[in-house]
Amino acid sequence: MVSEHDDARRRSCEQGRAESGCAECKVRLISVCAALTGEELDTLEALSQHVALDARQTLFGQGDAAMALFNVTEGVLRLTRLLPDGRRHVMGFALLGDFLGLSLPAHFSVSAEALTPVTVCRFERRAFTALIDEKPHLLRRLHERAGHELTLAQDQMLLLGRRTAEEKVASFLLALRDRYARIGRTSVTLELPMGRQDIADHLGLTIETVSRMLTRLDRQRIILIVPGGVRFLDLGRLERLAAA
Amino acid sequence: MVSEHDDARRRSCEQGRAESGCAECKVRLISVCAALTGEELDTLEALSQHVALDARQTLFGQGDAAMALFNVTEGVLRLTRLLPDGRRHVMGFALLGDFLGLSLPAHFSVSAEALTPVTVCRFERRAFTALIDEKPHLLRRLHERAGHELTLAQDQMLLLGRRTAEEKVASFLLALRDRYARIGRTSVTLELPMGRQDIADHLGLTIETVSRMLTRLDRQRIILIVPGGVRFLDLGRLERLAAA
DNA sequence: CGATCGGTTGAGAGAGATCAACGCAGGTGG
DNA sequence: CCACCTGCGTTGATCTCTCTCAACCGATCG
Repeated sequence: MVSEHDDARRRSCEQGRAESGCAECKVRLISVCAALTGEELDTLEALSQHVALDARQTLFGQGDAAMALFNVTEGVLRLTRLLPDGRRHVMGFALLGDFLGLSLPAHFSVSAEALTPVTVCRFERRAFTALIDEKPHLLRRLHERAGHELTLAQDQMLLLGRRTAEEKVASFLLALRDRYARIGRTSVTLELPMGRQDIADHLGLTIETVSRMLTRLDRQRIILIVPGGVRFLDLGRLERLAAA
Repeated sequence: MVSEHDDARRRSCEQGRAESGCAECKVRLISVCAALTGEELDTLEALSQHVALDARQTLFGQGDAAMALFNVTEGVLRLTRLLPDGRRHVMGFALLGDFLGLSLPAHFSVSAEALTPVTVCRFERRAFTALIDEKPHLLRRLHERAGHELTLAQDQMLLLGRRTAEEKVASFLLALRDRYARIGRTSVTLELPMGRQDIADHLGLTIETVSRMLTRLDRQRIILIVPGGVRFLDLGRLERLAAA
């Protein structure tokens, strides 16, 4: 299982020093790196590598030793967790600017698989933690982010525990829209790079229920299902359904 | 609503400098303070206050400005979140040694209510963050803790999304047992200071279902329901049911 | 062209919710 | 001291939302 992941990683990773530096990085201002000054960025840059993955490739697997940390600079990843008996839960999706390994864990608690072609900025763990020890600034930023993740996790718990299927799907669409907006991608059309099964496993539903709820929203002219995503027709009504 | 909380707080808090210092504090080694050396502890002690609450009193409310952070030194608190429409979710329970405000938030994302008589060690936010700026050590420790919280939150999401009522209740009992063990309170009898409704709101179930699952476990001689808690009769079978 | 994959739709079943009644302990006031 | 009330938990009957099982559709691909 893990060796399979290793394979995928080896095949996938066309590694190399970031050809265009951190200063011009498009996630510079929205990611943890924003905590750093010009010269600190140089230090960070020196220990970073760009890694590219094709869709369906695994960046790391649940339980793997966290030898490196990653900053997503392009594409979408799926973060999954497995139960011993095979049941799967999708903990979330990593977009542009998201940092994987925020809590500096010894081992990853989730698997990260590319849903689209992905590029990440890779930091060797040892070097990165060494940098952190020098720059409390950076740790502070990491901590802030972790706090935000914790809040999101709480939102998700509330959603999983106390909401109906319709509310779940509506909330999911709106939350994803929000996240895209936060990284400067506002649009009436929401791309859904993940499959229905992924959405289902994220919301604690079955694929059929997700499909039914989406078509119900479509029939009510609240959204329009389009190839690869949905278009928002009536955000007001959608928000009311989400009961956020 | 909030002013009500304020009232409760004012009535409840018999505040005062910790009469026995941090060095003798019983949560010293299991809490975030363990990151600090002797003299650093003195600094921390200087800015700490002991606060006592009766059962049913509110320490802080969801949305309140986080003017202070707390370390639980005795008792159990319930951490709840409300939906606009009144539905409630219990995010968790804070036991001895737990730190409230780990992520140094501007506002609390949950309400904290005492389920038993509680004492907490209170830190003024400004003073505490100032200390953090001086001692990266402490921030590191806080961050580790936050990472652990994040992992627990993920476990809980998996539980809420993908487990049956029976698995949820079994997992809950075992998880609480684990937490008590971690703070040095191992016993075949598990105290449940929270009500059935609290358990239900924590697991995304109704009070009736929780009650039914507990009596089912009781009838199967896996646990024994006793006043104020349960006694474990067959941990092996309980673990199998939890399907951890 | 058949095969495969992802998604949709329908019929039926089941886990858990809802509605309702009841029991019991603790508190309160006559 | 007893009657009453209230809060909490349990139990039963019924309902319903979502799951399960199954068929089907369209796109893509060898």
